[in-house]
Amino acid sequence: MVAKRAGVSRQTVSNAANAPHLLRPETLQKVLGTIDELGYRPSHAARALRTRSTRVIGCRLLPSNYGGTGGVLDRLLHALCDAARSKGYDVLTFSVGTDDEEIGVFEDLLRRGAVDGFVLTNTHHGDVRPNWLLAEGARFVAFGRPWGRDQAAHSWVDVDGASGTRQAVEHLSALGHARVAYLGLPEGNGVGDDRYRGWHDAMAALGAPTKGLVARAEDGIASGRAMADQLLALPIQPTAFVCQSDTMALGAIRAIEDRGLRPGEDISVVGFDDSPVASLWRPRLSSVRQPIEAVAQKLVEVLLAELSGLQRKPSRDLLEPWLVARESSRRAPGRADRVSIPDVPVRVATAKTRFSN
Amino acid sequence: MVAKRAGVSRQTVSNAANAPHLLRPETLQKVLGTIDELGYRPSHAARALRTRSTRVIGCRLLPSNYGGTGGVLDRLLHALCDAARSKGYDVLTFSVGTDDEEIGVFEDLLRRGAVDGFVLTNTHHGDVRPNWLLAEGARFVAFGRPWGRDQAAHSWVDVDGASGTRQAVEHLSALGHARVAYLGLPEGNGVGDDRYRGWHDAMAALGAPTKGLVARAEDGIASGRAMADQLLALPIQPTAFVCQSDTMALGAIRAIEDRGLRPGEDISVVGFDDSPVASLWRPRLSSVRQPIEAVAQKLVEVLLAELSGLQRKPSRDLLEPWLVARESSRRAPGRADRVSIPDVPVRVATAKTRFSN
DNA sequence: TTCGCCAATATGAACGATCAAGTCACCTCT
DNA sequence: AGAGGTGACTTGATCGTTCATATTGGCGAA
Repeated sequence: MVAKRAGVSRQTVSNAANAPHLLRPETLQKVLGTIDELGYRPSHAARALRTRSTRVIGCRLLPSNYGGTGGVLDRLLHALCDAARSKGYDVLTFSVGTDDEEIGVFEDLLRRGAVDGFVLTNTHHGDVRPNWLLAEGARFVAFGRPWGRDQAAHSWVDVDGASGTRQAVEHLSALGHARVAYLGLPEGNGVGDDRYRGWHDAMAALGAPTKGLVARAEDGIASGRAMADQLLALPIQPTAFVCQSDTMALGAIRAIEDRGLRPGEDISVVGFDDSPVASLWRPRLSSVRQPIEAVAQKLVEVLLAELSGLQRKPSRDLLEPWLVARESSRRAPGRADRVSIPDVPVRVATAKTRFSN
Repeated sequence: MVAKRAGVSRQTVSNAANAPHLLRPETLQKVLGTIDELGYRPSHAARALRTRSTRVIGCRLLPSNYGGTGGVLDRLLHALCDAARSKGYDVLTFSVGTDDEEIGVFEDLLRRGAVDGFVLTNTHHGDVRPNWLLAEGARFVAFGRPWGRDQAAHSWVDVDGASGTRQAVEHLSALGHARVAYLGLPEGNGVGDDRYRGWHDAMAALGAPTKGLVARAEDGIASGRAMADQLLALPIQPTAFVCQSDTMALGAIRAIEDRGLRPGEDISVVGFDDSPVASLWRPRLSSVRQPIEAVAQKLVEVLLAELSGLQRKPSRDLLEPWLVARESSRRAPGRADRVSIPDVPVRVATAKTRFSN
């Protein structure tokens, strides 16, 4: 340890970095001086060996366009790296095909002591990963609620999807739309059910009909197109679509065009996740945007709390998404005079709602 | 070290893992048996401390839609993680805004001994990072040639962009297109000039005119649209566009539509990078796809060779991209009878060309 | 028999940090 | 004056490996 050239002991140098209050101000100055004079940084390996903590967080890398999430997880990874580094942590990534393989990597990384904890993404019904991690006593936070299980079993951070679709309905309603249809995933998917619920409750709250205005099927442009086409074939067409993904929304736009109608002008469409295509498509797609940067910060914050051991109970955080309004959602044609609901301003700031703790 | 319960010494266990040939087959069996009976994995930290090698590779995370690369770097990161893990390495990511910040992170990670080497992405003219790394004696490989400097200064792996645009021209020519225009970045960008050269040389080789068929400006849909519009205003319109990015290609499609023409049918368009939108757009966009998985494998291979110290000279590898033909590029209208060039089959396999070493 | 050599395994030291306990001077209280 | 406490450091041990070097036993050749 070269920094001992400051004329003090190893431990004093160590303290200068980790517990400055133990040093006399003048010694502290002297030590800190020689530290950055020599460009010294404590060895990651040695510190990890001694303290049994690596200051590294593991995170699975999911395919970019995974499940129609449209780059949400990419943004998350970026934000996660930033948030982690600002707290002195690094992020180690790995790419696996299945949850079981992911558990294999968890085991490897934990046994070798290569990471302190994990950020879990893409939680879903029947997810085996939380069970495994809990059984191993590993530290982790999930991005996504523990769908279909005890919400208090472990810490998680999630975005309120129901609020997102609710905002979309309110936005459309304010634009004079009464028949707002919903395109989503089939029942049984946590995220899908959540978003569906938001649409349904918002419609009910407005006293608007919901019956016959729902189509649910797998994600994808083709799927969205087929679902929208089916609803557009109804005697009384919907005047707007709220979709659970941007891909479905793009499909809806196609279906609208197929019938010679103008998306945005004749029939409005709102997507979800604000993927890169949303602002590239014509008409530019209105979409619900998740506060990913805030999610990442929260994830790191919660994980560090878990790692510190001070955290007793698992924490739960639900963050608010917001609507980005573009040309695909506009005033309902011929309805300008029949608006009965006062305009609801579209929220543009990142509002947070905090649960528990 | 619990595995000593096999009744042998630490070192023997160590050898079982690192130098099995030193052990008598029966001892090896016994040791390996207890190793996985106890689920033992060598401590990352201790090994790193002793051997001064962490088996971790650092890699900067670039924004998903960085510079119109349309997800290429995301694919690279995935492939990199896979390739690294298959060799017993892990990937540590960080997200920074500028090259200088990146150097800051390099310094931090190297000084702390948190990584063995780096993969450099997005190399460009006047890039200061290679200089810094070389001066520090750090190990690294670049994805991208050292534009505008000595190509032998350090190891790199790149994709032959000129070959990509050449393939695009040959493809269009085979479809009967004679006036194939080019939309690209302004002169001075390495990648841009490379792709331009491919178009230019291929056109020249076919004896086709190039003059007045070029527009070069910044990347983006709007930019591509404006450039294409300008060329479409010529007395004799081009019948096809080869673009240096998918975003520019989408712009070209817009410009074609603006004039009431049908992209793909009246005028063909080929993009570059095969970004996710390419197959989502209507018409689906033909695009040149980079062999990113092969690039990642090569990067890891080369970096490990550098790390092993056996590598004497920097290595240079140029890989071949291939064209993915879709509906945006079709037979030139009214030219079916005037095809003078024999059909060139579109390559669909990942061919590699190897330079040096 | 004796020596040397090799193969197989064991032992001590080191990597660079932190923890826990120790030293030492100085100060306060009785 | 002595006991006790406290602030500001220092010292020895330790984390779990691998390196370098030792030890051991067996075997072949002189």
